[in-house]
Amino acid sequence: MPGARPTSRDVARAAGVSQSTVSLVLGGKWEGRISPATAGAVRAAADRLGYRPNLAARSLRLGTTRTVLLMIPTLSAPFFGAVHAGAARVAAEHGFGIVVLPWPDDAGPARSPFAAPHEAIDGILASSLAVEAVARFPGTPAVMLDSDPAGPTPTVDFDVAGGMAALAAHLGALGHRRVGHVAAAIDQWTFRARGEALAAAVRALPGGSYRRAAGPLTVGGARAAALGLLDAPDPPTALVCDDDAMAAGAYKAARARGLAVPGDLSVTGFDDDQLATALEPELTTVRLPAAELGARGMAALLELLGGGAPAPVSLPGRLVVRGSTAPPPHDRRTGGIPGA
Amino acid sequence: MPGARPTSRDVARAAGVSQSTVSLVLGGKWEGRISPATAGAVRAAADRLGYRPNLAARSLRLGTTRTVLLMIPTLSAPFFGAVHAGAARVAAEHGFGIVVLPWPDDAGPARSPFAAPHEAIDGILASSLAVEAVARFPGTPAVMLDSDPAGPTPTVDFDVAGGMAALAAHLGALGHRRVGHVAAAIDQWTFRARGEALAAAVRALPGGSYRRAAGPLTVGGARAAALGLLDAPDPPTALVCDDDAMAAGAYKAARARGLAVPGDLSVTGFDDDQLATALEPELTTVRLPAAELGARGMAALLELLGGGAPAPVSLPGRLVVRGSTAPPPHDRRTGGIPGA
DNA sequence: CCGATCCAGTCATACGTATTACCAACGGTG
DNA sequence: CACCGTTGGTAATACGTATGACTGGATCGG
Repeated sequence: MPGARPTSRDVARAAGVSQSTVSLVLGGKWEGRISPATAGAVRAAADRLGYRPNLAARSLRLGTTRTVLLMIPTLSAPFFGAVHAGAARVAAEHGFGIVVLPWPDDAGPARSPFAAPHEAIDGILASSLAVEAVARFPGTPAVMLDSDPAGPTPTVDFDVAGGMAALAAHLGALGHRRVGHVAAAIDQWTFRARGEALAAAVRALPGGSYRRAAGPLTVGGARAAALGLLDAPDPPTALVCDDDAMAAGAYKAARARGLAVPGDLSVTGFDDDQLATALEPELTTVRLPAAELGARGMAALLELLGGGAPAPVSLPGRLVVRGSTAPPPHDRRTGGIPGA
Repeated sequence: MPGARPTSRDVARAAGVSQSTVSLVLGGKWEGRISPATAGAVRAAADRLGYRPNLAARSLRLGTTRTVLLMIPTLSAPFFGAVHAGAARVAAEHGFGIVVLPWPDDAGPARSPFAAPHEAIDGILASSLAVEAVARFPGTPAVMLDSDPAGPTPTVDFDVAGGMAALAAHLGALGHRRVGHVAAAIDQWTFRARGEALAAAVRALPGGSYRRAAGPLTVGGARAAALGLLDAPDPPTALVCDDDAMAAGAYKAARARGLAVPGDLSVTGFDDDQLATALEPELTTVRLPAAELGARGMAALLELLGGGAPAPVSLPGRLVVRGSTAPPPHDRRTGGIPGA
């Protein structure tokens, strides 16, 4: 049966050695036990037959899968593609593989007791939006991404507070004082932290006033929240949004009220994803180092699996100034423009 | 060691039966061989101990993983989240699990010979952009999504030709005759088919003229391609884009030339992703049933794994008319409207 | 020239499961 | 009572790998 996948025993037969020798050579632990000549012969035979070790057998023997689960809230944002790439790079360097599990997902987790690739796992790397999902894997080492560093699980975070402070400073320098926050109505650390940091930074501006409206993390949700802020008396001259998609909603609200961005209203986003440059005007936002989040998170998880206690990490974002922010318009309510 | 994971033998001991009995009961093949009372006791013990079968052992024994690989080009588009959800639903119904492998990915595939969860697999479901990647898994049953139905591999496709024809008909009804195609410079069936169908449909319009400019599948690439079309003599009055992101680029090109969308220029997209409603004006596009693509693809793959020969499937898209299309402006060059 | 070392490997085994072949007890039949 | 079919289970085994225990022969020190 030439079609059947070759086993280590087939390689052994082809090389004229025993199966154990094959395993030793291919496992790299042969120095001093197997002669270089034999090792070469084994490798040649393995190559010739196209041998690939049976992962199930290895896992069974070793009791470990060298596989890590990456839980991401959805396959939606390019953001998570970068997180995956960073994590995969580090994982591969250490001989680990990654299984991606979108969560929450429309289909929910496959609860089939039969095939559940996401259960054959040594550790978990979970994005903040999958916090509660980690509870489904009790006893499995986990590292949380962009989550509360005060929690029981090790974390690798973005410095969202720093990012919000940078946005506030940028707006303050342009002259804005009344800042509205278009917030995601999601009760999770990363969003709470954004709100608290922004509020503090805005209030620290001379004469600064902070107001907040929350909605679902969608374009439509943000539009409604932004309208709430714009329609209030004494409306803000700048809207800081928790996310680039929400900024798109803010754009829509501005247009609905006949306000030009950035002439009448400045808008900022967060993340710097594809939308940021697809919009008109292009969005001033904070770029989060997604790939590094994945890489550092995986490094922390590997340390944890090795018995260590990874220190919390906080990755700074970078303010990216584009066309959606400008000085505030002259204040019409107080007749601010001289001579108007 | 209470912390160790219980095995079927532990369950057997707890229930006072043999390991084989546990396996028979939990495998559901006990009718007529094991008394209902014993079966109940086994199930109770398994529950009490929190027994979960060891997947590696099962795979080793059965020679099958009941796991399918889903290859998608990137974790970026919400589109693929829907594909995954659809596929996962069908897979779970049949006791299969899904492993997601982003491909191509910045990190490339994890070539580590040690952990490669994407190698412990029974079949592959591959998006069109991962065509060549499937070649890396010779001998593994595969179904291609949105790919050339004439190829050697079974396919489940979108009726992209129908979608393009619908767009052309819509534009034709509005009065457009000169249509530009902002095409993705990717040599793959789905894009070739889009181009061919659009060209044919436009040319079938009375006086219809089709022109094409290709660029990378990005906002910037589309902007450049669109400018090429707009700057030519006798420019198109409508731009049909291969993708919603490319439509965003067309918007930018229009703005750069001082053209209003849709007053001076109609623009259409393809896919109907998040961008379509984030843009201003909202995009007329073709909605592709992504979840159904995943579901039907998985069904086809399961049929293939079962020894069948799945018939090709073609899923129709749906024209979604929003604010980016309108009748063409009066033709200044020829003064074309009757009576003008 | 003989015992100790070392080299280059091989043998045997265990990981946890699914399944085939087997078996004991029992009730019914002729 | 000898025979047989059925009921309700058990024993044994194989999947492919990694690894600790072991071994035949060569080398070396004394």
